[in-house]
Amino acid sequence: MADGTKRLPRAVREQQMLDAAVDVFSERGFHETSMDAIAARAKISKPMLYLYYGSKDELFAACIRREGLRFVEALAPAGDPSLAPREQLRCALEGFLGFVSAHRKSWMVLYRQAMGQQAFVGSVKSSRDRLIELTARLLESSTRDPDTGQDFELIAIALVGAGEAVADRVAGGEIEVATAADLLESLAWRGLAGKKKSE
Amino acid sequence: MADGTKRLPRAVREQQMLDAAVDVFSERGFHETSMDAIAARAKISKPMLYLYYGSKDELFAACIRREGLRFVEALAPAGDPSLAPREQLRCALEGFLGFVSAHRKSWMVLYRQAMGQQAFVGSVKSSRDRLIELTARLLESSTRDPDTGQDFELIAIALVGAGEAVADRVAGGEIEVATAADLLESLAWRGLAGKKKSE
DNA sequence: CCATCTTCTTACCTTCAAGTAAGATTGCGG
DNA sequence: CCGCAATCTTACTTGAAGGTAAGAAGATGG
Repeated sequence: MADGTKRLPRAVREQQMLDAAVDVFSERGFHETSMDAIAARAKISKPMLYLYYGSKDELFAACIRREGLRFVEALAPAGDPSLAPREQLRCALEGFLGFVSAHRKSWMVLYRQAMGQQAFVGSVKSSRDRLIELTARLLESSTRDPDTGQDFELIAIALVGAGEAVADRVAGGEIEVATAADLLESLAWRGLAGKKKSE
Repeated sequence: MADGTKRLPRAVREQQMLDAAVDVFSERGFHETSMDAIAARAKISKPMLYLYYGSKDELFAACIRREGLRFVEALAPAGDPSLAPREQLRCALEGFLGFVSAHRKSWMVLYRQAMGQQAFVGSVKSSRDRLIELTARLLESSTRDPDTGQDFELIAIALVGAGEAVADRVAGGEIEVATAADLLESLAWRGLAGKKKSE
């Protein structure tokens, strides 16, 4: 090791490796990132990466797992069933955007990089589908009038898409979390106000 | 040439090559696509690709240029200045979604694949920024009350994000063009109805 | 102090795809 | 018919990056 750093127990090194991997993946993308580059960033030698993670794909998958876990942890508060739907949404929005703001790299790797990888795009999409489903239910449960055949699924798709776009700007530091949350919140409630069909 | 096809003038071959390239890029992504694969698809040999386009990056760029041109052509009708803002939006939405529906591959390559490529993400983003700017102006010009300090830029970001998400579903054949256009249209006008600040 | 387990490295192999050198084939103007 | 320019191919070089073999060196327990 060129560095002065001493030998470290496996668990610790593994986290360092993931830190480095997330770093480089988020900066340069999956394909443009070589294992050598990650090893260099983590200040270790390449065979260590293979010893602990087996392959580049598995290393990337491990990144996704760790960051994904942190992500859902940030959303946990919104699951509180004692909250009204409207508060749940607000809570989820703040958790989501807060996380993205605090962990730009995680967001980049989890969503933007993973979406570009044939092998991972499926799992990202299915996570997103779950999110859309949840959103649709939330919208449905908070509109009481037995109204004009709303297609909540469709609205949820648009809303989640809007959320992702706004999240990118939040991650880029162009928009504040609170501002973004306000916008998405009002857009969600606004989108519910009865849509005319095939006008 | 394994095929019975004869020698063809350069201009024609170039289009065949682009067709093949867009095909394969849209199916497998930029990095997973080899020049050999494109050559095979176009039923020519690899050196022809290099002779006419120089490099893989330039070939991809040529795809982006051609498809991008077709894309803006599809949007041209919306530019008619005799149309009211509301009609302009409707027209743009139908042009956009209609194009995506009719040219799934173009959409995939232009947006989703290009976004994953370090070298092209910049130009995609700047195109999108222009679109956002146009949308913001459109929204601004169609709300007459000198109202509560709307941030049209912000709303436009969310709306365009929603549009992209919906476009993906349209490209996937999950949603009809008309349905999608209705949704986005109503969402746009709905989003304008005065937003409270920082509640 | 010796055995041994874990951590860690240098130096290598292998594959795959980008890119190229050199020349064959075809058809057209004169 | 002949030269020549455009079209097109086979066969190659090269480099980068994923992955591995073999073993050095430091800790720990007996």
